Amino acid sequence: MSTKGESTRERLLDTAKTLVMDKGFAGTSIDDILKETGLTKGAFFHHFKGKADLARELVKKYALNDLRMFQDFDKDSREHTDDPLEQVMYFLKTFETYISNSEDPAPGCMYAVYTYESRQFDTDVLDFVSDTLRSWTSIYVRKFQEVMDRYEPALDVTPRQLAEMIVSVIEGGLVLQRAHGDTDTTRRQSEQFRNYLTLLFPTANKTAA
Amino acid sequence: MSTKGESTRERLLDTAKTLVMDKGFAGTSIDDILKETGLTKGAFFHHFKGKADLARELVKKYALNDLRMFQDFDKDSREHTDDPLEQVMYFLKTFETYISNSEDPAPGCMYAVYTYESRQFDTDVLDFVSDTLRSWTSIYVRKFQEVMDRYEPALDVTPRQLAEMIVSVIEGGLVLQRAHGDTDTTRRQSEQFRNYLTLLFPTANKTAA
DNA sequence: CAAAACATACCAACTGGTCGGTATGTTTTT
DNA sequence: AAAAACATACCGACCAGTTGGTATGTTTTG
Repeated sequence: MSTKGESTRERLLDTAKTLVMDKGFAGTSIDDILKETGLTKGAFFHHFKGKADLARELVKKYALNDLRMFQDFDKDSREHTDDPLEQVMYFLKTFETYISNSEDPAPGCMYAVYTYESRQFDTDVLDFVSDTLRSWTSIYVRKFQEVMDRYEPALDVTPRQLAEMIVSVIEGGLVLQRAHGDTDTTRRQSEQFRNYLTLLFPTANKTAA
Repeated sequence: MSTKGESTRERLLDTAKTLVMDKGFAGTSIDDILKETGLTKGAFFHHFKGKADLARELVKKYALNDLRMFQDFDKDSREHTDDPLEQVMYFLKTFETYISNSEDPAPGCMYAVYTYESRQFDTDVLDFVSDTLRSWTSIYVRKFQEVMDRYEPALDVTPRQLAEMIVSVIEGGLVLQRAHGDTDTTRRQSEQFRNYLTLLFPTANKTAA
């Protein structure tokens, strides 16, 4: 609500995000964040109960951002076409443009950071991460259900398997992209997944838009 | 060479590995490792120059293990069939059995830990991680080149793209598996990738073994 | 002025790392 | 073969700096 206070809170969270992405959560000290923002302990502990609270708020904000981005892409894809498969394709292409034009050379995923440092976080935070990833998957599941209601897959696959694979492929792409310091490994992975879909639903090519 | 000293060193590395996998590298203190092993500072600094040295030796050992496992699977697959595509399939199936029967419920990948804590490590260590991942990819590239020398892919893909996708899919599977605490997400991802290959090389079904 | 937003000073616990010491070999010399 | 010289493997006290966190201010804002 407040103008000044809210913006410093955001600054703290944003700085924390970039630092945590590069040094890990345990590897990022509160002092690191304060040095970077030019603020002091007073400011930090005014906005957060402690480091555990920061972890919670950090991943919450990240998830909210994530969801907003997803909904934007999803809305665009729905406006673009009525065909569910084409919507998925359009969605993925939009994502590919976004991720390869990312300001950050090694974007990475906050959820991955948390899961690979799992003993650093309270169970409720870890549950939140798991639930968020699961909800992402669920959205895709519904989408692929629509696709399979219309088109017969060339192989015996479930909507859940495909949904899980989107998330997994992107997650893996981000790891490799960071490891090699390049900018479009994730995009290429998404591209390959689209290839898989193309082969999986050959009948879709017959229908006209 | 020596029996006693070497085994303590291994114990330190093994304990470090499990701790780092759960708490991250920065989140794992030397004291943590010593508490777990029952050893003391003297033992640790006798075997390692410092924490940075531990990081180096840890990932080196991990990579060696990794390579050994890969070579075993690869040898098995070559003995099983002469067809390169069938070899890849056999290799993946072997990997799937291995990873889903893993003693560790949330195995994870050490390289991912390092890349998501990149600022904690010297550049030579990070380069080692990148190189190791790249060499894995290269092996698959050669394999897929063999496959494509024999079979025409249904879609325009390069061996490199497929090679990269194997690594990426597994890497992503491990992240999700850890996040949800289940035991066979990675296996399912590998399975999906095999589906992709099946669709990609339809002519392979014609040839008899 | 009162609450919110920040700064400063400080603390106890922990951090990676050093160092003198010791017990147990192994090698060399006599 | 016995003593001397050296190497390996490990212990545990200690250090300076950093950690997350607190207590008590001072400034800013509505």
